[in-house]
Amino acid sequence: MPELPEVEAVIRKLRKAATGARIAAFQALRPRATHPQDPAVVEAAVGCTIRSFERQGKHILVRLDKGLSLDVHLKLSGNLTVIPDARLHTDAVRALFTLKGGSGLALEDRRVLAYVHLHPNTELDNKLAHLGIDPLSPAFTPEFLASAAKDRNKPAKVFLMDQKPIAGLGNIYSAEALFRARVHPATPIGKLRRPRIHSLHDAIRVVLKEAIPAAVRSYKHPGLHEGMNYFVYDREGEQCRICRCAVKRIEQAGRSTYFCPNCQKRSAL
DNA sequence: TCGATCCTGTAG
DNA sequence: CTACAGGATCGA
Repeated sequence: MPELPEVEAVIRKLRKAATGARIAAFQALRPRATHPQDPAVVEAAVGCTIRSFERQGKHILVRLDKGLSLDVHLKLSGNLTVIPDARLHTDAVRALFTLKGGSGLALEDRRVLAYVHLHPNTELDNKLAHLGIDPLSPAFTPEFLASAAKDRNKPAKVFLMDQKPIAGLGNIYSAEALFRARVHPATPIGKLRRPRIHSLHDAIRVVLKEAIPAAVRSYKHPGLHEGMNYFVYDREGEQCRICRCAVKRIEQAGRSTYFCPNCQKRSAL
């Protein structure tokens, strides 16, 4: 579920449901959920009030008072939601903040890869210092992309998934953005010429912006996800929606990459 | 830069 | 049963 658009959808929902709430209790139902922090560290959030929710890349920052913040990362399968009664949580809830009034802020993840940490704000800044800029922020310009890409030999797909230059793209939207820009995923990012850099910049923004409302919808109606209509992701062997050529899958940095060999040619720089 | 690792679920 | 999964880190 969680790349930038899904994390954004989660946060928008949390803002309405939990801003201003007071944390009354904390339980690490699975201690792994706070690892490597001791659950007792996170428990220090008890007594704090939730001021706001922010997103930095794929991280959810829950701003508390007293100079503290929670850092929640959903990883592959996590979710963070407000539940009406903290006593009635599902068995996939790994960490739970009971809020004043009895509702709960629940970190859910069957795989137990997602985590929640508590940090003083200054410490959190250091922890997240390596994250690149947000692709939806005004700072993400074609010029920024050009300079970040300059002289780099990384395959375009691997570059987009690296959180250091740009924070928020994952396996799905990296592939979708490259398709939209007609860039072959193995192209060394530094070899792209200006017009192509512009296309890619635009493609990244369009793909992410389109995905946010879709993520919000699939949230409101769980169960009937109309099916994300990806162009290439997870469509190996199926017809490209543009040219009907078979979508291919290759492996890059240990992850699957999907692309259309006809629409995304290595020679297109 | 690669492979293993953290876990569990699901598809083939 | 094995392979693989929307992420990220770590040591070899």
